[in-house]
Amino acid sequence: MSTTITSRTKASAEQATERPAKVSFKAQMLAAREDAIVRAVNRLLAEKGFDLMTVDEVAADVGIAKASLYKHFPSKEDLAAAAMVRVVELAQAFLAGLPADAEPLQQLKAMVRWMLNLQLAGEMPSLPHQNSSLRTTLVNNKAYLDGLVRISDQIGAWIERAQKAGSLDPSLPPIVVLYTLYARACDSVLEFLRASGLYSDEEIVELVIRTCFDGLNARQDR
Amino acid sequence: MSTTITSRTKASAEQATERPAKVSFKAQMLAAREDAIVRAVNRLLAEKGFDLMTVDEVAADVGIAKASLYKHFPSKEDLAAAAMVRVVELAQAFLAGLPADAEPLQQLKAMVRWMLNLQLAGEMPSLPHQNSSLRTTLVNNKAYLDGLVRISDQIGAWIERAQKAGSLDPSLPPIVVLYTLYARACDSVLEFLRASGLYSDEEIVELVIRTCFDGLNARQDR
DNA sequence: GTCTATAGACCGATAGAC
DNA sequence: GTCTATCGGTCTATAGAC
Repeated sequence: MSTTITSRTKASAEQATERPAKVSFKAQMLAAREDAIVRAVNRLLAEKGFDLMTVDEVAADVGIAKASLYKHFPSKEDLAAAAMVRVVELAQAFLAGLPADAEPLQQLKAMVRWMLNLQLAGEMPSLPHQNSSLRTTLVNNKAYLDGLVRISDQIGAWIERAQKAGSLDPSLPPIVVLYTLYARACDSVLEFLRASGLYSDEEIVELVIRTCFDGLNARQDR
Repeated sequence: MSTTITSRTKASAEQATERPAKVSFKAQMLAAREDAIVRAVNRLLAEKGFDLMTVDEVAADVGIAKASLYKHFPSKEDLAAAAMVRVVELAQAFLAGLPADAEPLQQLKAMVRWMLNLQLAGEMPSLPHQNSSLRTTLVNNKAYLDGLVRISDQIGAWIERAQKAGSLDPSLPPIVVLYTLYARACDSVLEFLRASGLYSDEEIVELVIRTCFDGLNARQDR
């Protein structure tokens, strides 16, 4: 009891300078731990997928108690959703950092290259497409949906500009192009090629970009 | 004892006509049930994936007791492996049925079309790439590996012929082409496009084939 | 009587939740 | 640290075909 009062008094005495710094510090600590959790979840999701990732693992990886995890996130699904929100935010930041005056086709290739590198770095979370509880959690996550819409709008604009500029096939529906690009985020050809041991990561990325945009057919216009 | 002798005598008497028919019938029943099991596993693997598929579900789907399942297959992993063997055999049968004198590029497109249709029909099993016990079970399955090698040899021969004929980009390593085609078997763009509700299954297949072989870029040679 | 398949209880381990 | 649910896998007793 007495120690509580003492410390509170001390805090009051330093209120003018340290109190705001203290709550900020406290919030920083909270945010830092939350960030550490989300990073661990992100890595584990990329490494073993949602089903094989256990909450105990996450807690052990972060170095906190499992109970502390549930103070931040109410369920395993919300953990995964937080990781997805982070990825979407990273993607937004990457897109915003691209030179605005570049060719739209180059913007698109840069975006795909970023996704492929993320996957090769083991930081692309892989979620099962069929888990319904996870789906509802994601659909109800406004931050995730909003970010996804913003990204899609940006990429969609580039696609239409590239088609008008004649660098992307204009007869392909933009939504097909968009989904084809998105699908590169979980393209299994990356792990196939890496498992073959024949190519470096950089070569793999360039090969996939090439097959994605140029296709497999021989081209007379090259 | 006496009844045993009696029945054996009776069986011996009918050996010429009924004994072979009897064991054949019994074997047929066994094979038919095994086939029903593998089909159910195949469908469930495609529908929910390995992790979310439960053995009880399989038994219920087939309409037999779980214990009877374990009379046929010693583990859940072996169930999945049996489904993969079936798919590989189906693929071999499909490849063997293709006209041998067709253009190699058309053979390849037919193969991809077959994989895409299998996926859209909900009959392409999806296994987690990370489950180690499943991997070892598959690697130790001779029927699976042999079938996969035979398929790869066949497709690889077509790829090289198509490259020599100038219908496939000869500067792409054949293994890259092979893996790019294989990866279409679990291309998430199919479910994306289907979820959009904008296209029929036939249109989706043709769109994916087109983006796969022609790429996204505009082409001057069309 | 013997063999086989079935139904369903049951066990141990594990994971999510609190 | 505990509770509960689930799942892979096993076991036993019963029924029926031959």
